[in-house]
Amino acid sequence: MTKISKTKESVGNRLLAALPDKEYERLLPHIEVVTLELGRVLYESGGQLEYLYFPTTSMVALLQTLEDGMTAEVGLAGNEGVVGIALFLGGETTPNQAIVQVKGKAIRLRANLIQAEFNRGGEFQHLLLRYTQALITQISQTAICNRLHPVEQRFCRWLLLSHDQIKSNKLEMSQELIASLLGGRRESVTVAAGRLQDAGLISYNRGNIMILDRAGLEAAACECYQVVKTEYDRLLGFS
Amino acid sequence: MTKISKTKESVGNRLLAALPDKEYERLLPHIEVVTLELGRVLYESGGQLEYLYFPTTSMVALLQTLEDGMTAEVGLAGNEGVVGIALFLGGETTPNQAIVQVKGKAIRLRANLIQAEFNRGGEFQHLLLRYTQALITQISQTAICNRLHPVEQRFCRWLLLSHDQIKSNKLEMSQELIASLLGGRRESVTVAAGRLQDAGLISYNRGNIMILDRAGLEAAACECYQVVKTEYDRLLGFS
DNA sequence: TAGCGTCTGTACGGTAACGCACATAACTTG
DNA sequence: CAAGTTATGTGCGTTACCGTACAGACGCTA
Repeated sequence: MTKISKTKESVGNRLLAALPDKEYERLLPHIEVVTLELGRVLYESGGQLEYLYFPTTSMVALLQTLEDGMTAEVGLAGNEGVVGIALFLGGETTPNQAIVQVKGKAIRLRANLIQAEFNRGGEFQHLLLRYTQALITQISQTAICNRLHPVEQRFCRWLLLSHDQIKSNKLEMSQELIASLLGGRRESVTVAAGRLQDAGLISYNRGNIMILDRAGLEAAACECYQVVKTEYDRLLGFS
Repeated sequence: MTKISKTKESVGNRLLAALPDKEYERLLPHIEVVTLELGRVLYESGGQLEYLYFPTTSMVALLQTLEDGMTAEVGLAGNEGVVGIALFLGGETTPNQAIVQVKGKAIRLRANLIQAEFNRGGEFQHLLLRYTQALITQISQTAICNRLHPVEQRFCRWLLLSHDQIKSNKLEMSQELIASLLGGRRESVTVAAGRLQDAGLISYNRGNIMILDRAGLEAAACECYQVVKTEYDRLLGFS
């Protein structure tokens, strides 16, 4: 028991960590720890979902794509999230895609196991459904934010959300990539990043972002960050 | 039996209509038909949800609001949807609001009843979860659309989605209101509406929109409409 | 029918972001 | 070290949309 409890605390994904011991024990034998390389596609638009992923040190972006190839991130999942909710919502697939943006570890569980456990209707189900609601809030806020807020504020919001999902001040991410997540041009990100660097909030060097002043970033971000964070905390009980 | 089946076919909400007879019978005694007046708030940001609403001839917008009062619609629900998903997702409340945009009828069911029926894990649960996934697609597509598509195309997309939810060519809706749903200025809508009218796609007169050429609207809209419609059809089995 | 409120049309300067082009800088590989 | 690739910086004309202002048009009510 102690062993299991210890393992549980060290899994690194806060959703799994919030499970009651009994349910966690049931999953434990089936848990698989995988390393997710940068750029790996966890699922494609219209493709079959084989696993549910609980990122621990990795971070995954949920991307919406247009016919002309333009993309925008609608949600992101790290150690406070889970990837592949269509598995238990029953749609089998979705028209978006999930791509690894920060390499690292994740715990994964097979689709059929997830469905069986979900249908038991216990805390596992409740947790995943509350997460789904939190994600809906994130996507909704992204929708209005994309419409009404300038790049620089959206960039700050994104930095903060990412920072929450990978507990690290260092982020490896080119401006080109960030632009595709924010749904804008690389040059716009360059300018925004330059201003944030001048203000001493971040430092930037060939794909290495360092968060220097988190409080400053929060002040520079739009309200959208707090809305999403508050809802995650409320629904998932993160302190 | 025949009576029930007949009632079922005439309920007017396609989600309820898709329920197996047995589950529908269980709900039938608790069904309440209400008239939703224009502007009525079904739930407020942070407020308690007492009912789950299945619109039949009415249409409800899911609105995201910013501190400065700016708003944007992230999703809409009519006869192909349901309002109040936080009830069964377990969050009890949500940070957005639901406002009646087209007056009409809706069927509603009490919160505790919904939760009990949902926890039985039958087709009712599956249907609501698949609807949730369809809604997520709608919100996600709204997010990227808000970012990358011009007002006129977004306006067309919105007209088409609304048209699907209320089977009527007539829409009562001021340009001011539409602007607040699209997250833009009233004047931008005026110009866009003028162009669509000149093109013969719609006619417009003091809050009365008439859809004249649906095929033309689909051609003028961005791809986002089709993405959402296809996913609704796939997940909810609408032909 | 006069008056008032609501809805719509139009115009104009300002701004954020786009598309494009090109220059520089830093790692990477031969 | 040279050459090539990737990442970043910067400028410039164009566009979509904003904020504001104002005028006309319609409909309701007194």
